[in-house]
Amino acid sequence: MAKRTSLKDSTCPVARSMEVIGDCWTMMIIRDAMLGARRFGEFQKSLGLAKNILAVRLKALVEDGILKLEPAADGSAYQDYVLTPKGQAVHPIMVALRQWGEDYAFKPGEPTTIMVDRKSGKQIKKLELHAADGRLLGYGDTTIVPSTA
Amino acid sequence: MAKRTSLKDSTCPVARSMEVIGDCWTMMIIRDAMLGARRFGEFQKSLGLAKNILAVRLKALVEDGILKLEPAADGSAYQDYVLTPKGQAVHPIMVALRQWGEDYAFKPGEPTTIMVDRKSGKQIKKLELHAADGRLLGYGDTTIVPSTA
DNA sequence: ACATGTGGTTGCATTATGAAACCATCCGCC
DNA sequence: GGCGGATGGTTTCATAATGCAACCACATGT
Repeated sequence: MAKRTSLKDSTCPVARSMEVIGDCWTMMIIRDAMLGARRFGEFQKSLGLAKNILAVRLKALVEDGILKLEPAADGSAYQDYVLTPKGQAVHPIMVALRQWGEDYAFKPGEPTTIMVDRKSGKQIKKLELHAADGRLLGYGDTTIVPSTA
Repeated sequence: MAKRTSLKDSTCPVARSMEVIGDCWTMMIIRDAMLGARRFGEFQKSLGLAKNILAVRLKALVEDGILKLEPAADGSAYQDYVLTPKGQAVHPIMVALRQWGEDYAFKPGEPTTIMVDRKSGKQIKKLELHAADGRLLGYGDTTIVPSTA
């Protein structure tokens, strides 16, 4: 009985999210998909991970509705992995992870990459948390309650 | 040679973040810490995970500077695990994960929890991505470039 | 037709996870 | 200060996940 414990039935949305996308390779696959990767081989070359692991992850992502298979854009008989709306919705999480990493996981001057607005080419603003009425919220200004809906 | 591959030296901030906090239990620990948990036993009871796993995760979190140990607030000889600024900075990631989970991992009507503004008690606004000049950005409006700094 | 590229699956060694048992302090109480 | 339970772990051992390499089926290029 050393089965990995599942948080799929937790009532906490954070737990459920982590259950689905809280895996290093899974997130890296989504990241690459957002940057345009579509084919099995592209993911494998970019990530350098074992093919069996990639196969398992891709299958899970398709089952979870984050990626979907569609006929290859280049007209070949192969298939493309493309992000569904649910997969595209991971974007803010990716941004949050990226900004935290930029701030806390790199020494000053260390080479890295940044996210820019495609139109202006300028670095995007940091994510901010706002109340329903627009007030800026910081750490400690929020709390969790059971949903009453 | 089946050592779990490390992404610590990746130049991608997302990869580095995932390396540190991209673990289900790790994130759950941070979540509980944000909700006020401080003691080993509190985490264990709340999460229901094996004590050895918890011990390993807590040690890693302290080494990574996300939690720090300090004398217990209740005056006992035990120690409290409290979030450092680096740990508090995970808050936006937590919010992003939560909002994605709320939207995509729950059936309508299923019991869950929501994050509210402590002052008004109302649910917080969804995270939005903005350009440097304030324009609202959607998925596809951003791209990644090497940092030139 | 044949070699090569693509997209996997299978087998096996190594590593991480997890339940339960065990152990060292610490605390409250008498 | 001595005793029982709470606290905060460590150890042991079984099971599950990861990763490398080898293999395989089908598509494509020439």
